[in-house]
This record gives sequence, structure tokens and C-alpha cells, in this order.
Amino acid sequence: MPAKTARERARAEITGEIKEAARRRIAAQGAVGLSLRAVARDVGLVSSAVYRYFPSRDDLITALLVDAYNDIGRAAEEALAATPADDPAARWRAVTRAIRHWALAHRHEYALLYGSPVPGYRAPELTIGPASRVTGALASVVADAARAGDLTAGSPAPALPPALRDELVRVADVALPGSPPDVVFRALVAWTQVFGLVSFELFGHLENVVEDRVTFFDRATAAMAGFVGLPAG
Amino acid sequence: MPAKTARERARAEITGEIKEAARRRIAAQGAVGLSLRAVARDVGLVSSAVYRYFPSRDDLITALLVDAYNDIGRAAEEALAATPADDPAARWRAVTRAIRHWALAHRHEYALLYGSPVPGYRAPELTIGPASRVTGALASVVADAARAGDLTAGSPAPALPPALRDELVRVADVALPGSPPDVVFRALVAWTQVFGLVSFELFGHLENVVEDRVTFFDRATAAMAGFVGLPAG
DNA sequence: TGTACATCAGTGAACGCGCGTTCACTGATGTAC
DNA sequence: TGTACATCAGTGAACGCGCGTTCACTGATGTAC
Repeated sequence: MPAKTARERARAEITGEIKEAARRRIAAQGAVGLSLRAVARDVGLVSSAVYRYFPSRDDLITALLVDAYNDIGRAAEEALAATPADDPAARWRAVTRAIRHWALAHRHEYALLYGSPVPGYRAPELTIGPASRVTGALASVVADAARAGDLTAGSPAPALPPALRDELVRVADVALPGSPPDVVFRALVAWTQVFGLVSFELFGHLENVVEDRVTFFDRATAAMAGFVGLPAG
Repeated sequence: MPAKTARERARAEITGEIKEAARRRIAAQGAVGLSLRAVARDVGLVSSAVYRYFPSRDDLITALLVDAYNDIGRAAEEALAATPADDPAARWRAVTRAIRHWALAHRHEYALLYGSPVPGYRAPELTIGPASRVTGALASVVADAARAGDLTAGSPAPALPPALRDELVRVADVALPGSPPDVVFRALVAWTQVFGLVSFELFGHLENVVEDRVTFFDRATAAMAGFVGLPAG
């Protein structure tokens, strides 16, 4: 790698400043209303100058989307790495907690990732990789436990039709190597529960229902860990 | 009730036309981008005329929100009413299916209700009643079964701290009369799972994961019915 | 039943605003010889 | 090391657009006597 020129360093820095300003705007008003001109103003640039860095508003949103997926993914992976491998229930708790914490600390970014799609915006293929990191962290809690033979029976498995079993085998190959279809099935159900609960909390649907959110979340994910068959260490 | 005057009838009719046009706009482009002027154009009115019917754009959105909550609530209640009371698992299936069907048929309205909140828009108190109808239908499946003594053990209950138990007792009073805290707890977890899964499907997070959505949804909600302890009839 | 006045729906122009994107330009940085 | 040219970041004006909301008005509908 040749040494970076002044121009290259300046470019990287200003690209970062633009994204940072956009993140602040999103934190304040959400991603839908994100305005290139406002971002330019915040950075101290003329609006047309932003086009030297991002070809369009959509490209800026894509960059932020990718960053956010990587960010929440990293948080989940770090939580996983910090928890002993021989306590599957604790690992599930750690990863789900990390997801919730990241979501609370980045409400509008979470909404960008997991809320209603931004109208008129279509996320390109390149977001798929970063998007799968969080899910990968959750999946590996289950897959590691399954491979180690640590899973308890979990909830009684409903009879899965052959076509669905085949699909689940394919999912296992990609995300939960070594896990049988029943386990993959329960992991997917628990996966939707985690994000369902986080979204409900963030989007106001727990209002007047559950006030002690931390405790409820912990018990809920613990119950779902039991559903999946993850034993406490 | 005195007979309606021509003015009153016209008013009701045009109010309906405005809401209908707004619904079509939302179906096409989502609620965030909803424009009073566009709606006025669709109805054949000048934009300022809409203000004779709704004092502001936010009030129009509120009206649509209330209608949508009532609509999905009604769908859930009808599904409940159409299923024999002595088969709790079938009732859970019927209500969750109704929710998913309504969501698929009204994607953007679902997003308005359960997706990211519209920035700058704060739903007023009067939306709470209609909002609780769907949830009430789900809750009564569980509560009816509990009152009839039909619940099986369900998933092993994690030890709930006293403060949370108290909260759950309060929730039971409002929504699940006669259900003990453990049952309320599991019902809430299942509730978040249903909407988590529907949202994931609608918002594109099952892409490249599960393709046979109908089957997966059915088995997932069946598994969660088991988690709650709802017996098959 | 007819008249006089009050209510109200709808009009059309206007206010003030912000948006994404394009384009010809200037001046600084980088590169090749 | 110095010069000549190419690259590129940033400028400022402009295009064309749509938005929510207000306001004075006209004409139709409703009400009281």
C-alpha cells in the first residue's frame, strides 16, 4: 500500500464527517426525512459538494445502513466473544442483551434497519453481508451448543412438513452448521421473538403494558432460550 | 337521531372519499410521504378544501391510524368468533393467521401501525382503544383457556421477580382476567413473537431465509401456542 | 309557504419553505517528465 | 528541482418541483320567523 496522499486522507476524513453528520440527523429525525442539504450544512459544505462523496441521497443511506448493520453485528459478536462457550443460555442472554442495548442507543438507526422500509429506497445486494452478522451471532449460540451435544429437548417439536425441513436443512448449512431441522426451526422462532420484542419496546407497543422493560426482556429471552433447548451452564 | 340533512350526508361521504384516497396513497407510497395535496387531487378537490374535513395532515393520519387499528382488530375478532371455543390452539392459529393476512393485504397500513413511528407525528391518546383490539383478541384466547382450566403446563416458567409478577397481575386484570402471572408472561412473549415474525416477513428479513412463509408461520405460531400451554382441541 | 340571515363547502391565489440534482467555474493538489 | 498538464474538491447559481397552511371570496344549503 502506497502512503496516502493529502487528498486521500482529506477524502476519507470528510466522508466520515458526512456520515457522522447524517447519523446525527437520523438520530434526531429518522432516516426518512434525511436531507442531503441539511447534512451538507452541518458539515460546512455547499450542498452540491456532497455529490463528490456520494453520488446520490440513496447511496448515502446505503452507506449508513451498511455501517449500522456492521455496528450492531459487531456489538453482538463482542458480547458473544465475552461469554464462556460452555454456557449456552448465558451466551443467548448476552447476545440478545447486546442487541437490545444497541437498539436503545441507536433508536432511529434500529428503525432504519428493522422498521418499515424507507419508501422509494431499495437496499442493494451489498447490504446482505453486514445484515447477517447479528443473526449469525445468535445462530452460532445455538449451533455451537448443538454441535457440542449440549441442547436439551427444548419445546416439543411440531411435525415439520418435508418441504420446510428441506429449507431448514439449507438454512442450517449456511448459518447453523450441524444443527438438525427441529433446532433450526426453534432458533428461527426465537430469532423473530427477540426482534419482535425489541421493536415493540422501541416503537411504543409496550406502553401501558410492561414498564420494567429490562426484567421482562431478560425473562423473555431466558424463556425463549429454554424453548430452543439451550441449557444454563 | 334526527334525519340527516343533505349537508351532513355529503360531509360523511366526502370525508370517506378523502380517507379512501389517502389509504390508496399510503398503499402506494407509505404513510410518511402522504401528501394532503395529492389526496385532494385524487378526490377532485382543491388542496385547501381538505381543511374543511381535517384540521391538519396529522389529524388525517390519526384518522387513518384509528381506522387501520379497528380494521385489523375486527379481522382478529371475527377470526376468533368463527372458531370453536373449546379448541384453544385452533383459536390461537385463527387469530394469528388473521393478523398475518391483514398485514399482507395492507402492507403499508401495517407498517404505519407496527413499523417505525412516523417522524414528527405523535399518536394521540384516542388511538389506544382501537390499538388494543387485536391484542385483546389474542389475549382472550389465552384467558378463556386459562379460565376454563384448559391450559397445559406450557414451557417451564422462569422464576419471575415479585415486581414483574405484580405488573403481570395488573396486565391480567385488564386483558387476561383470571390468568396467573406465569400465563400472562408467556402470552406476552408469544404476542411479541407473532408481530416479530409478521414484521420480519413484511420488512424483508426472511428473504433468503425462509421461502415457504405460510407453512413456517403456521408451525411457528403452533409452537408458540405450545409454549403458552394452549392445548389442541 | 316565503323571506332574511347564518352557516358552511369549496375556490384560487398566495406565502414561505426545503428539497435533490446539474453545471460551468476556480483553485488547490498530484503526476510525469 | 522545476515546469506543464491532469485530476479533483468545493463553489454558487439555477432548475423544477412539491409541500402544508392561510385567507378573502362566492354560492349553495339550512334555519328561524
